[in-house]
Amino acid sequence: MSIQEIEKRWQKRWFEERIFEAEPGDKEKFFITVPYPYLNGNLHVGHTRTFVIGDVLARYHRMIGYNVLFPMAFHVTGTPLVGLSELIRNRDERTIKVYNELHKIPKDILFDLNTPEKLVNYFKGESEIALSDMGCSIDWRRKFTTMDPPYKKFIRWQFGKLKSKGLIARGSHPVRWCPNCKNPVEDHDLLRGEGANIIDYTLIKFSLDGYILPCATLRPETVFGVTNLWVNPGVTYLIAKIGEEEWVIGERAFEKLSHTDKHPEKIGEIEGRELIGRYARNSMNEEEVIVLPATFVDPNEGSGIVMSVPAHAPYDYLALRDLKDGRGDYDLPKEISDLILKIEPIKLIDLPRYGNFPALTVIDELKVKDQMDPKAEKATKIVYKREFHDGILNEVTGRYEGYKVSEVKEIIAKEMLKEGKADIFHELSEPVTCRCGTECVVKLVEDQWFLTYSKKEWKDKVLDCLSSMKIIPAEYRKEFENKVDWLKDKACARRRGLGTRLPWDKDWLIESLADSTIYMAYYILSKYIHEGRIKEEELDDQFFDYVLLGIGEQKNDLHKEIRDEFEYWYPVDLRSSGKDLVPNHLLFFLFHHVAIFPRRYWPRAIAVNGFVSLEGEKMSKSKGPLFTMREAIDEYGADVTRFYILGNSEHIQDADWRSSRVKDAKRALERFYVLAEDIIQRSKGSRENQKDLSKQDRWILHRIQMRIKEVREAMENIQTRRALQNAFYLILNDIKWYRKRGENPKVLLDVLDLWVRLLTPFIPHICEEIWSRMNGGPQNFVSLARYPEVDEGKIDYSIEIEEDLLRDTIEDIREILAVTKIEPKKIVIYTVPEWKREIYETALKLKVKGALDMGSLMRTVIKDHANTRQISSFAKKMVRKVGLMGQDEVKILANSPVDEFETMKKVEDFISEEFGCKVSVFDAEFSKYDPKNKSDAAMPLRPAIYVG
RNA sequence: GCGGGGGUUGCCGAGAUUGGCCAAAGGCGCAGGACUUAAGAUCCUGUUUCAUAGGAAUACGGGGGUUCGAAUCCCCUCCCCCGCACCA
Repeated sequence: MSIQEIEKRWQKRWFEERIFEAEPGDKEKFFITVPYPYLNGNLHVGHTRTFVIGDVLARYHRMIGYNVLFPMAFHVTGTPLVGLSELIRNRDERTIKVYNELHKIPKDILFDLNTPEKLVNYFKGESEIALSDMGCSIDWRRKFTTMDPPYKKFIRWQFGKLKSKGLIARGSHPVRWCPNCKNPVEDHDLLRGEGANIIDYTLIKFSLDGYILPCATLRPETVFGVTNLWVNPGVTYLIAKIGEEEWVIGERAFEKLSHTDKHPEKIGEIEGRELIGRYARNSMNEEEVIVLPATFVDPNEGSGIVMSVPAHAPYDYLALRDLKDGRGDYDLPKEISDLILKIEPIKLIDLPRYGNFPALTVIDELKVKDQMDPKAEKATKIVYKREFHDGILNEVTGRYEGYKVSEVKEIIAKEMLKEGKADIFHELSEPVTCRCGTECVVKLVEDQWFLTYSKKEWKDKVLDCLSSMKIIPAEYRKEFENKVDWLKDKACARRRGLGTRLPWDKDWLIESLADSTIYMAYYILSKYIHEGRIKEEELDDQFFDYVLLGIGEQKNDLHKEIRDEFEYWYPVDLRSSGKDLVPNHLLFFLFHHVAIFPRRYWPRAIAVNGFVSLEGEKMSKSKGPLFTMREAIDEYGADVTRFYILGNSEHIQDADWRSSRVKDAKRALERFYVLAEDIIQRSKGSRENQKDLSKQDRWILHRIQMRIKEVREAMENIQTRRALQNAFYLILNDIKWYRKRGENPKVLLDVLDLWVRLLTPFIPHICEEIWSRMNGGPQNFVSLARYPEVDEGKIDYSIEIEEDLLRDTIEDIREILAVTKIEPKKIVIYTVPEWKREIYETALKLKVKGALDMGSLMRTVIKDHANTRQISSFAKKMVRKVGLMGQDEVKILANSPVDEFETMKKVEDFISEEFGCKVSVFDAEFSKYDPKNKSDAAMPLRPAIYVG
């Protein structure tokens, strides 16, 4: 029978026996969820990681005695599915190729997936099958999609709640926008400019003869040092009516502003050169500054007009110097030229070690020639950075004197904004081109609905929640806290896509991340809906209020039952997720929980895991490479896939799917299966009585206890790799050694019994198969068996130390043989003499008490010995040796006395076999044969060795 | 730029919170051996260098420091990965 057939068989039995369908009960509950997948493709091995981690945790908790709820649903809201169905309908070549070749959808089926609904249906089916085939112990009665009508009612209720709590507000916000497509653009919609940010410039208004000359700047604080304005004399500027004001701006700036709430109206034109020589008023200090020509002014950037701060801006300094030097063909009247010569930079920022005018200092350092020199750009960056971090405003800035630039910059901008002296101008940090080829702009979306995540009270509540939560791995706690701090208000409504309409404004659809924040609660309701016990019509706000919040009166017994079930399962005990969801979904998950639910229903823990790459390459749903869950199962089997992914990496590290390694994993599991079968067969034929435990028997039982301890500890920390290392490889190695030393088939069967249960959460199918063979048929499921617990009675460190003594001695002999290249004819082993043993043990006991030193050791030891010299020399060594040991080790050694001679005497034959020669063991004190006086070298746990 | 995570012996990857059980777990690869007609699988052994007695030297991105002792602590430095939003 193939692996896949075995797996199928057990999946079928699990399903038929409904063993993963969770109902409230007396047992303590454990509610674990992982994010539902977004259905715009087939599940791949990347998803597998998150799901399988979830499943392993679900199975583990089930086996340690919890009543576990592990549900699953599907996310479909938003624009991607709509877009995808359109592309398929239009037979878009690339899309067809991607979905046929990467997602492995047969073309005849694919061509038919031409509506979002059909896509949802298809992927929903495929995903459920894939997850079941992966052995996930999901309660499928609770599945749903986010476009199911009852779910939409739940979402509407949630948003009603948020609104009534004042957490939703209306406002406007800037987005990257394609004027041609008339849509916000996302990174994957772009030809270039993926990394572009929206930068908020301060637009400072200078007034000139009734016009406003706005200057865009990132350095509003330098407004106090303005000596003049720059315009490009060769450019035609527009005059735009904005509100009551008339602005002079570049053509491109006009267009940019037209996408904002400024709604500019063109009322005229003016040539740049007409502005030259005229005076504009700086409203911050009421100074009049002259307008001058400069060629570096780019009419496409900012407003097309630049304020000049030569002391702190290299371009300005250079342009001014160029003018003074008479460079540039501007034809300026003499009186203006004379004025220019009189313009002196105004220093407003003190910057140590950068002289009077930092701009000049850096210009000289970099040897920038003039305003057209490319190095001017670099100089600008240097000055900006240095002044931002270390600059302090001086008396020129009036009441801002003494503040650091970094701390006062925002404040100045805000104040100017408030006083109407400035505006905000959004600009992209780099050029952005849409896929359609159009240059993108920043659009201010108006009348948008926002979730007001920036509210301090809301954030505080989240931080409060976070502080009582378990975050795994612990390093991520800081990341979460930072992200809470960083989160701003978030637009929560969209025009396009699948989704739920805002209850109070039907023009808007609820954004698809916002509809996926507290859906874990819905799993409890969805069972009743799925079973047809409750109808969609019943799902009104009163219903949700009652079952989810306990508000109002119960309408009937069923509602009470649902409420009880909710109270039983909630809160979520663990949400396990990929690390990509930390700054969005997981954050919103917390925000919405604290907003909607009382404290006792706040989530208890979040675990974060890394991704899966493919042969070292990042996977991509849309570009490849991609390896689907289906393919993994068909090619390697579910257990192999699980085993590989869980064992490949820990926590937030990324796992790498390498087919050669996966094949190794497959071999390892086959080995396990064969070994288990062998153990079962042998135990049947064995007449050995299991009561007489040999040393080796006790050793393997002891070792298993150690492994159980490790595995349980690892699982508590969600360290699947560590758990598997112990539960699989290390136990395997122990068993190998045990068999080599002489096995008791009955004991081995007991070990197997523990071993199989230990591995069940990870590789459930193969374990069920072995389990059923051990128990003479499938009467019970190992999936429901008790997870092994540490049996303190079987822990015996002495045995372990004895076995290590043997192993270490063998190793030493090997080393000697390797160095001397002797073909051994005989090996003699001299175990430590009593008197050394005594000193050693005394040293251990003293160390436990924390009183180990030469004096105390000698005092304790010396009284009944004659040869003080020999004793003190050895005692000195022991003080050193034991002194360096850790407290844990010392305690174990002190409490686990070992009779070395007895121990070694018993393994004479074993060692003899190992080296193919005669082996004798003597007590060093009473050795009858010692040709090279080796016995003197015998030390505690390190016998002397003679090889001849 | 800001924030987070990393750089370990051929590769993957433990170890780092609590400095010494660390030449550094485990796996893979490679080499030798056993088994076998052979191959594969399996099992055993080895896998930095030097060493005719279980030892020593050199090693954990680079440099410096603390310490009797550092992969682990501190400082400086180089390099890599991820996120920075209205998108799932």
